Amino acid sequence: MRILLIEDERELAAALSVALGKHGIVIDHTMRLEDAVELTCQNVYDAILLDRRLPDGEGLTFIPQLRRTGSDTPIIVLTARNEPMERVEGLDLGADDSLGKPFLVEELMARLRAVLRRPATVAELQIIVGRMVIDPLHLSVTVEATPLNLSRRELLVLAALARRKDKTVLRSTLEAAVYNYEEEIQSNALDAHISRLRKRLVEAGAGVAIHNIRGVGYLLREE
Amino acid sequence: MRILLIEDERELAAALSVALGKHGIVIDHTMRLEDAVELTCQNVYDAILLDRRLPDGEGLTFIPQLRRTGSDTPIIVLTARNEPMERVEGLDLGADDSLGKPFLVEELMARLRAVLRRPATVAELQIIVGRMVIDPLHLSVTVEATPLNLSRRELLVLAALARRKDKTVLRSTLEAAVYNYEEEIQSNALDAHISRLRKRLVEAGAGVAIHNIRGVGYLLREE
DNA sequence: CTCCGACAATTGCAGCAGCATTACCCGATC
DNA sequence: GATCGGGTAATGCTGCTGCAATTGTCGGAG
Repeated sequence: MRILLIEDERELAAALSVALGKHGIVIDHTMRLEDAVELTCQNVYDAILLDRRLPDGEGLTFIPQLRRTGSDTPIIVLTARNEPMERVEGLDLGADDSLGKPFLVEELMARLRAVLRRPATVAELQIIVGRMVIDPLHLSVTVEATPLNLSRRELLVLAALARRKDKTVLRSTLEAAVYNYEEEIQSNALDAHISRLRKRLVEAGAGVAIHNIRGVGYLLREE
Repeated sequence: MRILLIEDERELAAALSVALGKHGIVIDHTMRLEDAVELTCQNVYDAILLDRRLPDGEGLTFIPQLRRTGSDTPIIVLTARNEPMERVEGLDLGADDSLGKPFLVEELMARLRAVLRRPATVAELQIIVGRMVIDPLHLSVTVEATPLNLSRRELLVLAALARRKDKTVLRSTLEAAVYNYEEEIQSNALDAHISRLRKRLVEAGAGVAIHNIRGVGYLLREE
């Protein structure tokens, strides 16, 4: 197992090198982002440990850089102190996990194991369909970079359809995506949402159309 | 997006339900492990939030239980206080992430997003025959990636035949596949469906043919 | 080979289930 | 109290689907 450590504190790097070495992990260490990019081109790493504060810039900028090369190597971001929001930023940029310093080597190992056993991360940060970009995790939609104002339920319907673009989505699946058990519906509420959603998509020129499959469900296609 | 929350603190559960609800997440909540197992059998969740201390036992026991059913639904363990070793135990039992209480909803959301970014689970089982791909779960058929518009009954007939490709399917078997007990038919409705189905299959160039076995039933073959 | 009966294929038609749309109103939120 | 989201219900419409009449096909008996 080979890991890339991007970290400017020499002592921490040395300590990790020893500690992880005992677990049979080989560490390549660099202190500079610039070198990190090159190293990832030349080697295949099983995971990357990334510090945020680095001499030549903010560590997080490395994440999109790496992802753009098509790599899906797991990244664990190391953040200073126990700052939740720092961790949030890393995760939302495409990191797979985030850990505040100081940390137990035990926990780092456990997080490494967790991250390594999951199938390669294919970032579904956005769904692009027609002229729209849907971010289902942040519940936002833009058409040609201008935000589209949808209500929460409309957005849930849209996201559920867009995830299965060009494929049928069962009516029951849509209902489950929008409603939980407590909020059972007894009317055509879903139909109403579809209708309103269609209207807005047309107004916005979203470049998609929602088709109905009678007796089955719905389907979203580009037009 | 649908999530199962296994947690015995009512207040936390209620708060999360509201907070995540605003992010468009539907929460099913239970306080007992026993119920959790049943719920996961009946529903497909995008993720599971699991508390460790539960009235009917240690939450972590749920993880192997779930995994044994073949499910790979992401699990995030919520641990009491900020105890690194508690988090380690959860991760090593197969959880995907672990978060100490108390936590910011923001961080939980970010970790959810990170965990959900993984490729869509469950390889859908499909029937491939001729140039067609039939997805009986979603009631859809595609010919060379372009969706084929069949009515519900036509689709049921097709799926029943395709499942037993190259083998005769009794007329009575087909009827059972398309109609339930309440809806008995007294005419050649089935024949009519076969006829219309054949027409559509030819039009679409599906690469299959439905043959009749006189007095017995039908049979689907590639051509 | 021919004829005949039984079974199968096809198609128009009518009824109706399911869908689309709109207006309305309640409740939550600010 | 103004505004927005969203559930409900009424209305009109579409096209699926069961039915039946007609035509076509198979296979055995003579």
